[in-house]
Amino acid sequence: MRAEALTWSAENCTIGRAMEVLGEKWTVVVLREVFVGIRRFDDMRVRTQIPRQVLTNRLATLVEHGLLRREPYQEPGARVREEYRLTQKGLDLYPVLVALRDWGDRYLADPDGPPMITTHRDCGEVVHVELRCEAGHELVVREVIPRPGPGIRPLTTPQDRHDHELTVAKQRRS
Amino acid sequence: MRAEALTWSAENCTIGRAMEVLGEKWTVVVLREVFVGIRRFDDMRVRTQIPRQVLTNRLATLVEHGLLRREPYQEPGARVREEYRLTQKGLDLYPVLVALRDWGDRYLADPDGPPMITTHRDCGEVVHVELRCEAGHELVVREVIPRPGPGIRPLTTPQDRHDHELTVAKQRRS
DNA sequence: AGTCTAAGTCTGCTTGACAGACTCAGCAAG
DNA sequence: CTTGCTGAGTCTGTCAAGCAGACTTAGACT
Repeated sequence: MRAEALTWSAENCTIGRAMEVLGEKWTVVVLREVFVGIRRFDDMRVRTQIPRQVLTNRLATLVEHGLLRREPYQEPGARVREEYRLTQKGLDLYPVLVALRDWGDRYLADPDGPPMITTHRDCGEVVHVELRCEAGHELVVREVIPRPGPGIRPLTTPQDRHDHELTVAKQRRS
Repeated sequence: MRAEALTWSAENCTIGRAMEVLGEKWTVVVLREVFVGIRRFDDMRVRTQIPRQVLTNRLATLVEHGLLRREPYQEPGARVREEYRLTQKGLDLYPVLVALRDWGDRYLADPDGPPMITTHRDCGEVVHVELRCEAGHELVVREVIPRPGPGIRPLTTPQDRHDHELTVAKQRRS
């Protein structure tokens, strides 16, 4: 495994790319808020204590990346304002949030338990994420093996190219 | 939904807590590396281009939070060094990584596809995460309803308490 | 004309990311 | 037995990001 993994590049890994979108502080917390139905700036700000400036930035980049969209709304007797709603791309992140919550509930919850649970609308049972293969087998980490996908690339980083030059120069000298 | 969500506190939400552990830049990328079998400082550094200082910090806090542990190893003809391995707590994050990869593969992959896929050891089929309730029904976001859990708390933030004081003072004046 | 409110900007301070140079421990070749 | 090599760091200085607190703005209402 070690030798193999060292031969391909991590630069086009989709986890890395996903984290470029989601990896800034507070981004996932903002999404959680929208998923529980909080759509307005001040509601989020009061509940999460995120600094205004940061919340402004996060909402803007989430809109920019197409996870949220701004939608006008009007409370009676107030002017038109914008609220934030999930796009399909945003909605499709739900399994990530549930996976995070499953893990958090197991390792980080208070003794009295988690503040929220999610249930199936139709049967009322608690909802989790599961690892499953396309043949329908449920499985655990140990049963998963990583394989190169169609987009695999050889490992060449700037560092590599630099090292390579050094090696070549050294061989030329000797 | 809106009115309801505004009455309880997000302060003990386990997603928020999980993001305190995972939400710093590069943390999840480091975990991905360990999951694909990269266990050593310089291997990670070369593959990911994370600055040394930052990588040192991330590894240290991951060890501190109990997701990784340091394990001594010795290459023949070299001194003893430490490598980083997943603990159970770390391994249990796998569904989060797979959920991120599923989403990233759908929305962020290059045209030639993702560089890695995961397959089931026993049947060879591709592995994904699924939302499922404990009765075994597979489901989508729209079929999930959030409910208060045992650890639910009323919404009282510093801001609230401040606002409350103001309101009380105002009523007293009038 | 003055007040209220949601959703911001603006300012200044502190923390974190980052690049590039330096360190350190032990093995090994000369 | 000094010199060099290697993996895994530490040190230093710069620049971006997070943050708190005050200010701004557009429209509705009194």
